[in-house]
Amino acid sequence: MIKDYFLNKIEIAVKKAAEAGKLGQLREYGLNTLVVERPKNVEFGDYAVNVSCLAKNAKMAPPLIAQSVLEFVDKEDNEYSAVAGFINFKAGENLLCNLIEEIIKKKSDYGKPENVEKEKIILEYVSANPTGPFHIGHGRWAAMGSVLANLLKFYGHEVYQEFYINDAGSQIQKLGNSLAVRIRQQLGENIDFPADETERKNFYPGDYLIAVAKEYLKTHTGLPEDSEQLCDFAKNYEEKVQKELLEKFRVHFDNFFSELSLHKSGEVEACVNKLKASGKIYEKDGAVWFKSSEYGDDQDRVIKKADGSNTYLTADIAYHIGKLQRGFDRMIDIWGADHHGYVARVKASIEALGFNPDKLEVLLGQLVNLVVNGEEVRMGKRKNMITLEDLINEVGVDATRFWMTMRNIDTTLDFDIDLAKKNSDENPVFYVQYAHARACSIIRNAVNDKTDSLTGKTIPAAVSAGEYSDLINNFDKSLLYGNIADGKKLVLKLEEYKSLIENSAKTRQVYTICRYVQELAGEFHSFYNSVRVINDSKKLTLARLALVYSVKTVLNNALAILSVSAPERM
RNA sequence: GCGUGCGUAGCUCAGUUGGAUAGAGCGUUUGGCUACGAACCAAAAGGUCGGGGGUUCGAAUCCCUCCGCGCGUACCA
Repeated sequence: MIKDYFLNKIEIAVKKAAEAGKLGQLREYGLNTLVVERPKNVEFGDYAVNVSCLAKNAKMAPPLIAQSVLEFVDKEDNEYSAVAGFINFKAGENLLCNLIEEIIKKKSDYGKPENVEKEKIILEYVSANPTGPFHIGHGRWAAMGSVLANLLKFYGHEVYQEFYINDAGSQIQKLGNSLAVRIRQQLGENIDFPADETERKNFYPGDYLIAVAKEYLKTHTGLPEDSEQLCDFAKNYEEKVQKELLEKFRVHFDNFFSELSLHKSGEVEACVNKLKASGKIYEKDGAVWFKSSEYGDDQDRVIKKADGSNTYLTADIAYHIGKLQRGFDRMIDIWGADHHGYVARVKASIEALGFNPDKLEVLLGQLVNLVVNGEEVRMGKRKNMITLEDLINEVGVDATRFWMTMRNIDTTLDFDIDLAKKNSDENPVFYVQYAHARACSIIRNAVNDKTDSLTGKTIPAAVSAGEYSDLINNFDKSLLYGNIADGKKLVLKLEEYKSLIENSAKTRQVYTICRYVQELAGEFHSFYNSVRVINDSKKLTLARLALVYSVKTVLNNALAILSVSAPERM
């Protein structure tokens, strides 16, 4: 990376200057004390290093340090300057040309870091109850999770995506009971869910079960003897609906893991026994408690209720231990912020059972507010809530994915439906896609003959198909020299992609990719408006086409990570 | 109450781990198409970084303390 190149040059210079006794009392330079930054004011340079942090040991004023260091820098064809306590750097042609060459040669692999410590990661997200359609919040986890998976894979990790189906427990009974009511309605009975608030909570009164009831009656004549049949039917139906929507939303899971299977296989019970054996268990009020407070949780937790059944936590412990036993180096879970209290207790259980709790990383996502006509619509309070499917149908997969991903996971997301629907400059998705389409269009125009609209004469293509193919397949960077100055800002933005991938993968922050793609599109539009790519000079045209092709490539790569389409025409 | 997240331009948000004059997009105002897509670009206006203390050469960023908002605080899942 250019940034590392620059830092390296400075570090060598600092060492030399110190050895030569030009840095006051400073004799040795410890690595990692200097940090490269992007100057806020572009006039200063492309990158800068602040040497103030050396001042203490050197007992010298920062501006003098900068001056001294500068004398020892091997500058090559780059430009350096010392201003106040800063050493500023402007990249020369060599670095820029190398970068374009790198993109064109690596293509879809551009930005993939080398020598990554590969981890085997299990990424768990969405993990909804199979009791109804996804709500909008699920959409955020689905989008962010799948982008994170794409990113971590591209970065070099092995990623296994899993959906934990909460198909055990009282909510399934509730689902079956609700379906029974809907079926009886279909059979003509005058019956409805209880009007009483607290009794109503034992049912799912949403309209969606009406369709399930109709489906059920296609193959059955009435209610079954065994109510469990209804539970299974409804559960399977909803699971199928959920899976279909995930496909449509470009979210792929390697596995759907059933909670029920943990109970049936005895793994949950085995887990309880292991905890008992560990001595971190006691009985109180007829229930079995786990001493999670000994591991940082704020209180102990029940793992077996007084009625003998297990809690949700118990299955979750078994599930996470199972993940570790399946051989994963790292578990990443995406949970809604409403589950944040769970982090401490699950980590506690992992530690109590002898595993390293740091192997579990929980990304807590703040919730989603829907904004309709400029007003927030609280989810869940309305009987006829807007589902994820409604939203996707309304604004499309691309826009939904982008909007769900574009904000920091720590902030509550306001999803403005009206804005996301607009095909205009208010919508960042279109801005980015337009940049890609524009790049494609320029390339098309460069290699295709045109007809003059006034005279009807054929205008020959600026570049032949052979020349273009040669450009992108046997790239010769010498053609860039002397022709790249106008696109410098754009090249630096393309270079930034490398650190973007690295930082985003390490911090798990995927929204940065959405931001980057907007910035790159912005630089490209600006470049486009300032110079003509196709012009009278063949060499200059080819050089600029190489730049356009690089932009198209990087946009494509980034949008692929977002699983947002990169259209050639719009 | 305790835990947790947030509070930055009219609105929606960045701010690369403490550094140069706090930045984008939208909105507003102004300018730019008989040339590669104007779904675009260029420029201007707009700020007590929630308030108050503290730490130091230097704070939106770290510490303390208030204020406001969301979420959680089950032997539900």
